[in-house]
Amino acid sequence: MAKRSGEKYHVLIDSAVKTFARTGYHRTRVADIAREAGVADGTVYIYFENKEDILVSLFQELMISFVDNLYCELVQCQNATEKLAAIIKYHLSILADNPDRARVTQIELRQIDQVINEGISKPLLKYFQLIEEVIEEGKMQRLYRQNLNTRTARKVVFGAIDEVVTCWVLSSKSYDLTALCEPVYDLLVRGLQEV
Amino acid sequence: MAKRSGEKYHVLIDSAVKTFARTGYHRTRVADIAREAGVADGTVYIYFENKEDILVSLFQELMISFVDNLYCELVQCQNATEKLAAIIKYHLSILADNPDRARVTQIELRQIDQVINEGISKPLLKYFQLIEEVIEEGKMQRLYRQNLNTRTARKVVFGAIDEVVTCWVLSSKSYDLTALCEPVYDLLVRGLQEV
DNA sequence: ATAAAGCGAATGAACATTCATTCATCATAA
DNA sequence: TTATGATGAATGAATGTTCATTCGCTTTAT
Repeated sequence: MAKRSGEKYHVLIDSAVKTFARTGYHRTRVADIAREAGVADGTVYIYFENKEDILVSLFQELMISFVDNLYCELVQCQNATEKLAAIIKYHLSILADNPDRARVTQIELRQIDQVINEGISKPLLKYFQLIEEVIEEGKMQRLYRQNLNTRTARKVVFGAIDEVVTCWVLSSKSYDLTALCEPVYDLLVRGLQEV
Repeated sequence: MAKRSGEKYHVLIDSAVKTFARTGYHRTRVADIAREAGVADGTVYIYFENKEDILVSLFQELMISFVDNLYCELVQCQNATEKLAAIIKYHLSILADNPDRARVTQIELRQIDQVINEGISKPLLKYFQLIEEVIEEGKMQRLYRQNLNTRTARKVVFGAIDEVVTCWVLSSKSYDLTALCEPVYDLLVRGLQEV
């Protein structure tokens, strides 16, 4: 039974992020992660069920802390519009600061398999929920249109941010991602249209 | 040397789309595609370099026809705003009508490997360019804001549409995707904001 | 002394790819 | 017309490699 805790567990998670980012999920051997962590191949199986479980666990760790920290940022905001700006800023900043993490979430985690998909969807759903709550709040505060479909709006908001990050990762991170906070925010709130 | 043409080539492409959609790229064996196409395993290698080449070729075939046909739709539009609506409608309709194709483009093709990535990016770039041209046109026609960053706007537009499709695929296509044309269009053009 | 943690060589299953061979088609020559 | 030969598409069994995973043993901690 996988241990899922302890010092080595976290070392292994970090090594996996680094290795998956460098080599890609399917190309990294479990032995590579073990070497990166400075442990034997078999040790990996004390902490994880199997290779797939490493990817899923890693995402859960990252995503849970992501949502928790984002939540802390949001409670400090006054209204929905401030909150939306905070979401964009937080999302872009975290990944701009952690290129390996960005590569893994944008590219490697999309190697979806039913199992991976199920392991991923729960923590991701929390994030989606958070965005939807902010949109609902905006409607209540009469900042956003009443006829907005919250679910669809969330998809547009998340999709936009996600695509911006993916482009940045694929461009070999050659520019400052956080510079896009304002243009993206503007586009989402005000749209393309001329005032 | 891979042939890349002939009747069997197209049969194989179709079989690959179907098989990748059903089993996922990494889980399908080349033998599965061969069986689906009703040919021997070795025959696949007359038409394709290797397994990866099947995925890349398939995407190129799909994407080239996608862009060509979309282009035909666009020339019939009067202005940029009509064109944007046409892009969304075309993008969503094509995938709504071809669930296997949708699964492959949204999920399986994201199994990015350097090689796959390079094979994919060229035809995709054409689509991006098309979107950017429409945005530029909208700025010229004073329909869209002058201070819009075209590149960023394109990412937001594409990201929004793409996310909407991915959600639909992951939901097992349980609702009518094309019903989202208008809400998505509205969000992109007018944004979230109350008028 | 006992249990837990760690080791890493060995295992074996999975699967992409190869290649010797077959077969149908068609051009050429007798 | 008929035999001969050339071509290359198609076959599918065999190959070889790649790794994830296991397990018997060793070390460390309590």
